[in-house]
Formats: sequence, C-alpha cells, structure tokens
Amino acid sequence: MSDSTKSEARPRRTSGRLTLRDVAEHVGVSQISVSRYFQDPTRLSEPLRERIARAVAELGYVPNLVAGGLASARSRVIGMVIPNISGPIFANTIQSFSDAVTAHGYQLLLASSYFSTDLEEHAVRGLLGWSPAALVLTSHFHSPGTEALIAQSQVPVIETWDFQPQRKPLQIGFSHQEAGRIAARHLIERGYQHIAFVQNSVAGDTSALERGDGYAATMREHGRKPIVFSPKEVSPTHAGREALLALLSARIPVDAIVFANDNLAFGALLAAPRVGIRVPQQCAIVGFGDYPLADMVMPSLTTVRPPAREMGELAAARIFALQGDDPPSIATLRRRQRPLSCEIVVRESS
Amino acid sequence: MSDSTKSEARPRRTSGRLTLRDVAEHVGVSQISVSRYFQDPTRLSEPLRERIARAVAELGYVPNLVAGGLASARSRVIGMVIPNISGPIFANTIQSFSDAVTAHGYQLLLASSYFSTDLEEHAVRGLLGWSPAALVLTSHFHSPGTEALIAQSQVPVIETWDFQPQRKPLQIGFSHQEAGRIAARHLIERGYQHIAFVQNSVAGDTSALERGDGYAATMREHGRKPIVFSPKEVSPTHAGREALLALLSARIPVDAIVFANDNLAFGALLAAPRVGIRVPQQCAIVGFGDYPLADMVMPSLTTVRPPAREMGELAAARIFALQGDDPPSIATLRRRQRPLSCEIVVRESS
DNA sequence: TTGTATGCGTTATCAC
DNA sequence: GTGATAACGCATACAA
Repeated sequence: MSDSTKSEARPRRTSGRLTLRDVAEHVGVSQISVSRYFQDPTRLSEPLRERIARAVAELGYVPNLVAGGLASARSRVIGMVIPNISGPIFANTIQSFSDAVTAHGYQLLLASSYFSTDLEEHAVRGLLGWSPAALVLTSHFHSPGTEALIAQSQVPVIETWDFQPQRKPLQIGFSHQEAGRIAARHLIERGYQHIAFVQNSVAGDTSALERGDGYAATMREHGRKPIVFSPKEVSPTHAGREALLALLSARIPVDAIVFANDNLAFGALLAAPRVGIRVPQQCAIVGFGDYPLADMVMPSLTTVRPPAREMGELAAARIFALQGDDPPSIATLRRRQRPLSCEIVVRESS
Repeated sequence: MSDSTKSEARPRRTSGRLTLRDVAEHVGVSQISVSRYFQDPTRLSEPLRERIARAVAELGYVPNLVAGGLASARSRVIGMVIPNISGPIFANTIQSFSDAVTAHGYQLLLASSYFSTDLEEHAVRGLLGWSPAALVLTSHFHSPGTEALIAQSQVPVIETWDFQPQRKPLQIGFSHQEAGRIAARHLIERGYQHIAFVQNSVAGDTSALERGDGYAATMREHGRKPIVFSPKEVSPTHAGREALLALLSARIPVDAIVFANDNLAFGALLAAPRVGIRVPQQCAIVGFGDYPLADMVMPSLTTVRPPAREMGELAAARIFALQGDDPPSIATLRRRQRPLSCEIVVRESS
C-alpha cells in the first residue's frame, strides 16, 4: 500500500495503460513537459530531460499514438495496398519501402487487393480511417469509388509500379508497355522469327496486359504478327508449361516466347527438359520480374528487371519530402516527372 | 457561395475532414445516431438507417478510426513482427494471416526484425503505441525489453513459427528440432551414410540452429557423428553452393546434405550440374520450407514443409476468439496446447 | 524553459 | 429508438 493515490474504483473507460499524466506525476512536472520529451527533447533542460528519461524507463511508459494522432490530426502511419504480399513480384518493393519508412519512424499499414479494384477500394477506405501520412497504391487502375475517396481526403497518394504522366497522383514507376517492348526488341535483335507473348492467367493484372500491348506494338512496327496466348491453368508454373506445349505444337511453331512474368517463364523453362524441348535452341524464353533463382535455374532465365527496390525507396523518399522530414534531394526531384526504367538481363535462355 | 456555413478561417487544429457531426447535421439527427449506424445499424429504425446511409454515401464520409480508437480504448489493428517480408519463408504465413484479419475487419500493421531482437523490440514498442487488438511475433527469442513490454501491456501476444510448451504467450507453431529430426530420419532410412547439415549464413536465425540441433540429436541416436557446416557466403544460393563443394571435397565426402532452408538447398541443387555432381546419386539434398519451385527444379527438391498458411490462419482464429468475435471452434481449442507438425515432401533430390 | 486551458472526433454512460 | 454529456490521452495555443 505504498501508493495511496491509486484509486480503487477505476473508471471503465480507461484503457488501463500508463499515461503521460502518470509519468508527469512520478517526476513531479506537468504532462506537457513529458509530451515535449517525446516530441523534441532539446526543448527541455538537461536535468529535466534526464529525470523524465529515467521515469519513462522505470515505469515502462509507451506513448499512446492513437491519442497523439487525434490531438495532432496527423499520424506516423503510412498505408500501402499491393496486389499480394506473398509473391516475389512486389516483395522487394514492399521490403525496401518498409525499411525506409521504419528508419524514419513511420509504421506500415499493409493491405492486399489481389488485383481487384473492389478489394482495393475497401482497403483504401479502411486505411484512410487512420489518417495516414500517405497512401501508396499499385498501378493506376482504380475503381471510381477509390478515386473519389482519395480525391476527398487530404492524404497524399503515391502510385507505384506504373507510370502514366498525365495523372495527378505522384507516380513512382515505369512503363509496362516499354517493358514489353524491351523484351520483344531483344528477341527480334537476336534473330528469332516467331515470337509469342503469354499472358498472365490471373485476372485483373492489367499491367501485364500493358506489357502485352508493348510487345504487340513492337512486333507490328517490325512487320511481324503478334501471337498472344492466354493459358487456362491458374497456377503460373502450370500455365507456363501449358503455353510452351501449345505454342510449340502449333501449325507454325514459335521459336521464342515472352512471358508476362517470371513464374510463368519458370514453368515453361523447367518443364522443357522433361518434355524434350531444348532452351534456347528450339525455343527462347524471356520473363519479367527477375525473381530469385532466375539466375540459378538451368538454363538461366533472360528477363526484364523492373526497378523494384528503387520504387520502394523513392516512394518513401517522396513521402518524407512531402512531410517536410527531409529536404528532397535533387535526384529525387528530377525523377519525379519521369518513369524509371526497366533493364533486360540477358542470360542463357535466349 | 451556396454553402455559407463553411468558415473561411479554418482552425488549425482540425484535420479538415468530414466528421460525424457533419453527417448528423446533414441528416438532421444527433451524432450518436450516426455513430450507431456504423457500430450496429440494427439499433436504428429502418427509415433513419436509410437516410444516414444516403448521407454517408453522398458526402463520402469515412469514419475516423483514430478518434474511435481513443474513445473506445480499443482498435481493430493487429501488429505483426516477422523477420522479413520479402523472402519466401514467411510469405504464406503473412498472406494467410493478412487475409483472415482483413476478412474480419481488422487491419495489419507490419514490421520486420531481420532476426534482430533489438529491431524487434523497437518494432514492438511502436506497435504497442496503437493499442492493437493483438500482437503477433515470430519465434520465442525476444530481448528482455520486449518481454517487459508485452508483460506490461494488456495486449494479447501470439508467437508463431515456434512451439515452446512451457511459455505463457499463445503459441501457434511447430518444433524446429522436430523438423531437423524429420530430415535426418528420412535420409538415414533411405540408407545414406554420411549425412551433413548446413547452417543458415544469416546471423540471428536461432530457429535454424534448433533444426540443426534436432538433426544432430537424431544422428547421435543412430550412432552417427553429426557433421555441421557453416558457410561464409551471405547470399543463400551462393552459400548452398559453397557448402556442397566443401562437403564433397572433404576427406570423407558426404553422400547426403540437409540444408537449413530451401534457398540454400536450391543453391546446391542448381550448382550441382554445373560442377558435375549428380543429385541424388552422388549426393542427396533435403531442404526446409517447401518454397515455390521446389517441385519444379530438376531434380525436384525433397524438403520439410512447415504449416505456413495454417499458422497464419490459426493465429488469426485465436485472436478473433480472444476478442469474442467468433466462438472458438473445438478444433482451434484442441490445437492450442499442441505443436503443429511438419511434413517431409519426398521428391527426386533424395 | 515550463505551465494552463482547451479541443481533436469519437464512444460510454445515462436519460428520455 | 434517440439524444445530451462527459470522457478517452495527448498536442496546440498561448501565457508566464
């Protein structure tokens, strides 16, 4: 019974956790001083700062970010919506973004959309409820509802993994059409004659469609007829295998295939020896994504590498600049109105 | 100037977004009715409910979760700390957890620890600031600071990817020792003589050490001497290759290797043909994780599969039960005090 | 450098 | 079924 100030009948509404007041009382100062200790310790005198530091450590006080967020009308949370977390496609972007954000004291509220604009809208609505410092979305395809939500909210929005210069939201991305063009050009230059494109079997991956468009445009520019195959299999590796078999048993067998992503390409590449097809002699294979193991499989996979980590880092940098945390660097500003570029990584499969 | 109620000089403290009051005024009711519309619409009369629904849609009102969280002292956010987001190891657990959580109207605050207990503590402190409904951690290795934080907070903690029956926090996981034992037993049963274990080159992966312990114990129980190799290379694929070369050029070459994870195993498996080693004739290979492509590579990889998706789903289910959202199912309760089990997936590499 | 008063937008509580 | 009022825990604005 050393602490007689502790009331027996605790009001039901309190969360039960320590508050600034508890720390302030313990030290013998006002709450605001403790608040300042967390906001900007330099505004406190050296001795007071140390007394508060000791009390905070002793009591194990953790600031209530919810209350702080309400009082200041801004929070250090950033919302992010990506098609999926588990695949290799966005993994590096999520990780590099998360790391940058964490390093600046922000936290990441993550949701996945599975390439569905409805799920995305639902996620955006939920995330906006937390008044995030910023919202990061993937691609520029959104439902009208999502567009309305972000237009109404004061929250800055950054779109990644895409670049559409005419759009208002900040874009940190690259041109998917150009990615498709790069792959097609590479195979044409290598002298392949019958070059096909295999679409993603996942519905809603509109960016993959754009890569296909880029491929088709380049083919036409070179006087060739685009050949686009859409597999039925849902598993990407099975779909890749399905496409390989179908395209090689056609009337005029293809001698090169561009896949909408590396998982499809892996499916074809790894199935090839089992069905007696030699890569690249009989058929060249090009992927998209440069997923892990692309350089390890045999033959190693030629693929178009998107600036995955870079997009995460730049998106974070833009947000910090917007918040005034960091002065935007020249390089960051310069990149603002430009797409990042993809790179063809030439390996054994072509 | 049709809206004369809009004041020119907006007070600095407001966030500027629509509030419950705005909706209430628009409809001509009190705020609390609009609040009830979101909490439990059935408590409102049919006509009122519809009028509010219309106003919400018309105005584009998004509830302020921060204010709601403060008032109710609980939030529908769940914090999660995993070693890394981008690797294939935890991908399925994160995704299945995220999906389950989203389906129940919760949101996911995600942080990564990179197998560092200090980073984990930092993340936990930050996440606790949001008064999450629950906190999900990975493994049972935490800093004393983390232990103190979770002990003080009222927040329920669930540990995944591990199982230590004597611990207090809820455990949704499996025994890493047993995973190592399963791999060793499999190779012994197949008649392999000189079986080695290759450790993870990533520092701090204590669970991998436990798998190594399980392997070593099983070896001794069968009267064999454990051989443990720790690669120097940081890249897992390079480390796998390094281990393969070293273990096969030893005085007594091994004829089977258990790798701490599939990435290491892939490194060895895919390097083998390039250096003229036949798998499994000359050396069998077993991994851990059953990562994507394990069934596709040539030869396909024998591996120990952890219950990755299941852990995410069960962790979510436990949390909902704790919140009273769902009655816990019999199956869920029964699993509570038991480890989940790993499964050996036998393929061509052994 | 430190303190006092007030409000952030919602929900708990109690009243009608 | 609907409403008035008082918290929730912190940060802003202003004062000393």
